Amino acid sequence: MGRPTVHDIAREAGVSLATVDRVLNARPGVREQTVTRVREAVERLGYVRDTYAANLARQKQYNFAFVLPEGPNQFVDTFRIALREATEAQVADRLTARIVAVPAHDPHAVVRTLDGLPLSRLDGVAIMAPETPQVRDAVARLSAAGIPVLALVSDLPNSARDHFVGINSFHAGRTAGVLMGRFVGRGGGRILVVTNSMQARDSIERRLGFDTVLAEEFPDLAVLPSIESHDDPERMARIVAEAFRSGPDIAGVYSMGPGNVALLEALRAAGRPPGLVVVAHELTPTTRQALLDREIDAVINQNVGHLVRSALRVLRAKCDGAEIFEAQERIRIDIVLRENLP
Amino acid sequence: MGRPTVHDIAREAGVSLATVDRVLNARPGVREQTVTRVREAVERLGYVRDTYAANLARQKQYNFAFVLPEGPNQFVDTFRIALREATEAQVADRLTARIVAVPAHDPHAVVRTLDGLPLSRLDGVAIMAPETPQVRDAVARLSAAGIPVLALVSDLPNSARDHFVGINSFHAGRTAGVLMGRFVGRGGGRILVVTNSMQARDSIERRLGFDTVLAEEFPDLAVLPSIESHDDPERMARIVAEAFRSGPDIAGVYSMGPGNVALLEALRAAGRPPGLVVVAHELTPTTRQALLDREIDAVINQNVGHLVRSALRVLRAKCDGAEIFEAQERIRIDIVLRENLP
DNA sequence: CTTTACGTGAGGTACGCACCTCATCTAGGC
DNA sequence: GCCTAGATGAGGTGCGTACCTCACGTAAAG
Repeated sequence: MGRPTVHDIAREAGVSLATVDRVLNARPGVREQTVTRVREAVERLGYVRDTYAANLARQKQYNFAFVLPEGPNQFVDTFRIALREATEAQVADRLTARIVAVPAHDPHAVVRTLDGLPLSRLDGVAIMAPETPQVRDAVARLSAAGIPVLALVSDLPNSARDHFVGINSFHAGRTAGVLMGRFVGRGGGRILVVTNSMQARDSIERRLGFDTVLAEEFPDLAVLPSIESHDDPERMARIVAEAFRSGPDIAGVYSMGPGNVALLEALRAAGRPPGLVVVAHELTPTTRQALLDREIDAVINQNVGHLVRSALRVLRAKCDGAEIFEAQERIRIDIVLRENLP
Repeated sequence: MGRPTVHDIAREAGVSLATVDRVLNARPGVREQTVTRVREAVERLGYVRDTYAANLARQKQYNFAFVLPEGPNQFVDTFRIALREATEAQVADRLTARIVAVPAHDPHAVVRTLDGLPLSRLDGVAIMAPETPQVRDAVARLSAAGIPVLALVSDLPNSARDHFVGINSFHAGRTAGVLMGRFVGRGGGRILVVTNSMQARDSIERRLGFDTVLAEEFPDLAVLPSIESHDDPERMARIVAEAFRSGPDIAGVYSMGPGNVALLEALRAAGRPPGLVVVAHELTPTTRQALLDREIDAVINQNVGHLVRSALRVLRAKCDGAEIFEAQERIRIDIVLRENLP
């Protein structure tokens, strides 16, 4: 005899199919005592709802929207590709995901986009954008409309988001710090920290984690103030060149944000000292090649495949009011070296 | 209008439902030309088989067996737990996985177990055991019976296994080597290598990768011959103590196999020199605690959750004759430090 | 010309569940 | 004891697919 079905539950509990259905789908009109009887029957027989049959009958379609930053960003690009792949693989599971590109640095544009989403044909939204008061309000409106909202990669801790999918930036910074410290080794020196912009919450938290570890465990390394490239390769080149001119004791470079193409160019131009340790974030075609060429020593990564699958699973669970297995949804902080490149 | 169904395909292609069904399920009795017409209609309408409906109608049950080593082994224990969790979560998807414990070091016992599997009620087997000629033959018999066979964690390269789920041991060894080299830093010294048994293919390959990297990039480190504990804590204690007595310049310990509890005990007993670098494999309760206590500096890990899910996905795909997305199934070599403990 | 094999159509059933309607039963308030 | 609301039963339909049977062609082989 195979798995128990609703019929078996009905027989076991001594009630009709309709009542079992009311209990299983939390519909009203059943006495507390009867509910208990059915629940016990479910327990006893080990009934598990057949998702195939349920989804078929329910005619459920999951329509999600992913709001992603537009513009040149290799990390976002790889994420977008992973998302497309994942959704193509899941058409069969009645899932669609629209990608909405938005100039993420323009809060008003983000808000316009969020407010312009077709609420009636939408079951969930994932947002990758910095948190601003305007964005916070727009998220609140979505949430009030009963649409699950997910913060992606960069958390929106003060917004009405239902969940955050991404890594803890502070710990990512700590991980970068410990690699930097141990790779540089004894001897000390100064550490250059570059990023796109220190406006981004991620950069601030990474920096904090990085500094904490170095202060605790590698006191003979001096971390320089963060320098911001603002997406400008020339600015990056100038800054890096200046830093190397200022003294011979630069032992490492920590790149907290995007813009590794520009950084690598700048390092080449400035004449990279031997033994310099470079730690960066996010595995992209550029950082991958740089690992192979030994221009970058370690990359702190969050696996885009995991991000995508976790985001889809969580959105789905939120739609179904189902539980979320936190353990499975925790995105790990990957350390990628030349030797364990995937 | 929603997704196209088989009915839409039939209308579009100008054939009956039965013919569409024959084409979609690769049943005989359809002219080449008609097949093409149907295929084109599928293309044109973008038809995708609804897995919910299909699985419901097919009444498919996936019954898998996992043959795992018995005996005290924290890695296998965590794997077992992960497998139970995963299968519990997938009862709804008509999947069951039996765990069969077997004394893995006894080839005859493994063979008896494999030959004793109930072929008629079995859709796939995953095996975690060393390859021997006897095992190879038993795998061949399973495969001949039309049952997909998976090698788990430790590959069976010369057997008729359909797939391998696990990490590349050579690269895992290289990764351990590069961490050891960089963490020890300038100054050199000797590296102690311990394992349970050098009979296991994994140990041999890890050692090979480890040695390669050290020879290439850290020539001032001398790697000692592998010492085998054979599951005996006292032997481990004796060996470690001897090694430390033999000279003061032991800079690191590389633990290639299980038995980290014994190793840590032995290190404590032998009086661990400050600055000693310890690299081990597999994240277990023991190694996790040791990372927190700074008794281990780095752990090379293969995520058991991934192993389990990948194994189930691959077995399923093999059953359905479906394609396997290699990219998703590649298990990564995780580097776990104190700072990025999951 | 008949036989045979094959291609195709028509139609049905089953899968397990969600969701709906309508009838019936029960208890409690008046 | 009657009325009403709420609890429950009985039964049906549809979801999209798999798989089955039977009948009816048509064309090639004999």
